[in-house]
Amino acid sequence: MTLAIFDTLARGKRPFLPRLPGKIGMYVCGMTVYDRCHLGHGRVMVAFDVIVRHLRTLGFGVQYVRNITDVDDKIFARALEREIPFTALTTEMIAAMHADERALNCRLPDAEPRATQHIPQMLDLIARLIEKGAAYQGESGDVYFRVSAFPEYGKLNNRNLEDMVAGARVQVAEDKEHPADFVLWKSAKPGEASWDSRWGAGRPGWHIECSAMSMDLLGTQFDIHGGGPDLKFPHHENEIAQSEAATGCTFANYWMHAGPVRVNDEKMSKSLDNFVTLQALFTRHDPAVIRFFLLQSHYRSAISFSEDALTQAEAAYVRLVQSRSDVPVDAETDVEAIGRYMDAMNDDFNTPRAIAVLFDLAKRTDAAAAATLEFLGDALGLFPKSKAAFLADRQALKAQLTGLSDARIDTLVIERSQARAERDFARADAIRAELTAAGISIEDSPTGTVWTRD
RNA sequence: GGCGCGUUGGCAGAGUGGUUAUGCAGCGGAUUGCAAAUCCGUGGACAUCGGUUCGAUUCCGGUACGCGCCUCCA
Repeated sequence: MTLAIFDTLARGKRPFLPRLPGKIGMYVCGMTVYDRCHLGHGRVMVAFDVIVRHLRTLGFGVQYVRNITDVDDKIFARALEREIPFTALTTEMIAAMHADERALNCRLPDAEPRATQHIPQMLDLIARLIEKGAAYQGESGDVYFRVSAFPEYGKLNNRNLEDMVAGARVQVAEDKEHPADFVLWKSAKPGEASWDSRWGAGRPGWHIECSAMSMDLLGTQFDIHGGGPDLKFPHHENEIAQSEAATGCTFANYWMHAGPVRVNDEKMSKSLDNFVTLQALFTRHDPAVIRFFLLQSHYRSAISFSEDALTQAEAAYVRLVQSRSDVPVDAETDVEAIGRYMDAMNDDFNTPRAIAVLFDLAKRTDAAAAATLEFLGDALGLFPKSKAAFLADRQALKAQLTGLSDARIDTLVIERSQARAERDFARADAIRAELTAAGISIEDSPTGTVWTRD
């Protein structure tokens, strides 16, 4: 079976054909770095990480580019609020983002172009658009893209300009020719960072950076363009418009969008202020659990976030890890299982089906299954640590969340062992109940009693 | 108002025109002083109403409910 990818523009799955044999150029819209990443950002990171991993497993050479938006109103506002230079803020947030990403076991992109470092490319692109009559400077000094110059405007979102105007939620700037025209270059405001240009000092609009940087790094046409669900409109629609208006050729061949993370049936988002940062999540759950939780759903479907859902995912993940071998396995992998895994992943990166294969392997006890489980778990990036390391880390994490100290638990466990030796089972069970109430499980084995935090 | 999406067993979540997804939880058994873990076994589902079909959860249409985008947001 060959790879099929759901293309937002085609509104369906299409067989994947790279522009050049064996090579893939892929661009994903990244973060605006003014705050910590939340679970929604994590989902996009993990989704595209798995996608890139699988493309590489298939043998493609992938050039994975993800931008960093480091000029933006929200960045300026936050920097002002914290009374630090905006570059200090962005430096801090980029470091935090990378830390979150490494924790989630995502490989960093091959390139992370920053808006502030590609101003000349953006200005070039704007100049080309003006030459072609697809952009103009308004009275305010802002330069706008002329939506009417691109007849296909709306094709990604299946919309037309008339409907959008009827929607009447488009903010109207006085000097726009059409309400849907969008800013390419904003004239400078006093006190804010700006760059010189032939249209006056200013800074780039949001959309232009992605067109300029993707074309700069991947060429005027490339294979895959991805991003979060809320980028479909207007961001990606505008990218298509300005890119294709400038070059006259198709911009990206496949458009991929991750689904939203929901909280109480609403999208997790900054504006609704219902987000959970990855950082906060990591204090309660191993990042591998978060990754597993995310991958349990298909990348395009909505995920409902709740502590309960996470707890359930954790139980499943722990069981999967528990079934791993303690020692490296040296055995042939199972061709049939790998075949099923590949079929699942080739069908638009169906990770839930792929994970089902892992559980089928976890059930088996033969060496081939063990070897295959390791192989496929790694392919999905689900096993960043050894079994022992994961279980130990998990205990350490839980230790911070329970009230009883290790020493106190040890004392109780020893007391219970003595009671058992004296066949005082009532006393033994009372201690067990006390520990259970505190979230501690104890297991009696031939070699002694061990306790773990649930 | 415009453009889309979803509705699967207690929960999470795939998939299929007629045959077990998978996981968590539950139940029964083995095991255990009792447990835990493990192993074995097991019940349970396709929102609703019509249509197409020999047969539909799976295709088509209507209805209900939920969600997303149309404004910054991954």
